[in-house]
Amino acid sequence: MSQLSVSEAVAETGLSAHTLRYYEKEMLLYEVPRDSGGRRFYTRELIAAIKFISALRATGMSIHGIKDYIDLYRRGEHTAQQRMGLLQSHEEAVQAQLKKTRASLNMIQRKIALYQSQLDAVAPNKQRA
Amino acid sequence: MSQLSVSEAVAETGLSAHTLRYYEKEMLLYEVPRDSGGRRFYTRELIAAIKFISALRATGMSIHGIKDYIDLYRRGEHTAQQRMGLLQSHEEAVQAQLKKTRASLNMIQRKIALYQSQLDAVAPNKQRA
DNA sequence: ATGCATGTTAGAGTGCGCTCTAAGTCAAGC
DNA sequence: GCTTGACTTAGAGCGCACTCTAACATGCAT
Repeated sequence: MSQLSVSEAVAETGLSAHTLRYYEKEMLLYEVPRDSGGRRFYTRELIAAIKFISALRATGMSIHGIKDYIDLYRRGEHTAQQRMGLLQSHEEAVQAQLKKTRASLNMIQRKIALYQSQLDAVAPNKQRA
Repeated sequence: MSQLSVSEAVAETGLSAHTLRYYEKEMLLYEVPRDSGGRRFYTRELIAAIKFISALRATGMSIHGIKDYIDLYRRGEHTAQQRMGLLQSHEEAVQAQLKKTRASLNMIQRKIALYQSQLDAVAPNKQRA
């Protein structure tokens, strides 16, 4: 069970088979093994890589940015420091993005509150009727 | 000063002139007034609308979704309840998105910590040297 | 009156991240 | 042996949100 078929990997990662192939073509995934019939299967390590790539995507890192990270990975252990630096600067970007989103959300929430008081003035205490 | 030229509106909102025109074409902005020479200018109300639209965009609402909201606005006061509902369901979507982003960020932070301990094992106490 | 910055238009182009298509292969079950 | 379903490929297509182009107009400063 440490080797998943395409459909199992789809179920496990939440990505589509199309997207898995696309990531492979873009070199985010490499050395994906095949069975005797030429079909892909995904090892535990690959599934972990896919999940990490998904986390990078979900936080807004571009495919290109992820590729840079993966390329460092492929170049060996001596790139660990650079990889960490990459992740750290991404983390900063995500924190900034979160801050901006929270500020925008706040503005939206104030607007909702405005609607609530406005609707309340028109039809007050409706819940007590 | 309650009427801003294009370049002033650009400075005030952080959007490009291209994007302002694009939003107008997509009907997110309407009745943008013109001076005698046919040039646009932006009233206080328009600037506020642009900033609110930017907040919706920054939280991931699509242009189409914003258009739906604006269309309700144009139809008059009796749509206030619907508009509020729209904002509320958007708020929920944003909260869910934030949650997902935080979870992904957490995964990335754990990876960074892993790098840190790994690099520390190779060159421990470097800071004390 | 000349030059230059700032604006106007319609429409084309761009970059991103998938997403789909079409035609074919393979293995297992009936 | 035949069907079915899961897979394969190269490459095209798509939706989104801008972003830019080209040719032209206006208005202020020298």
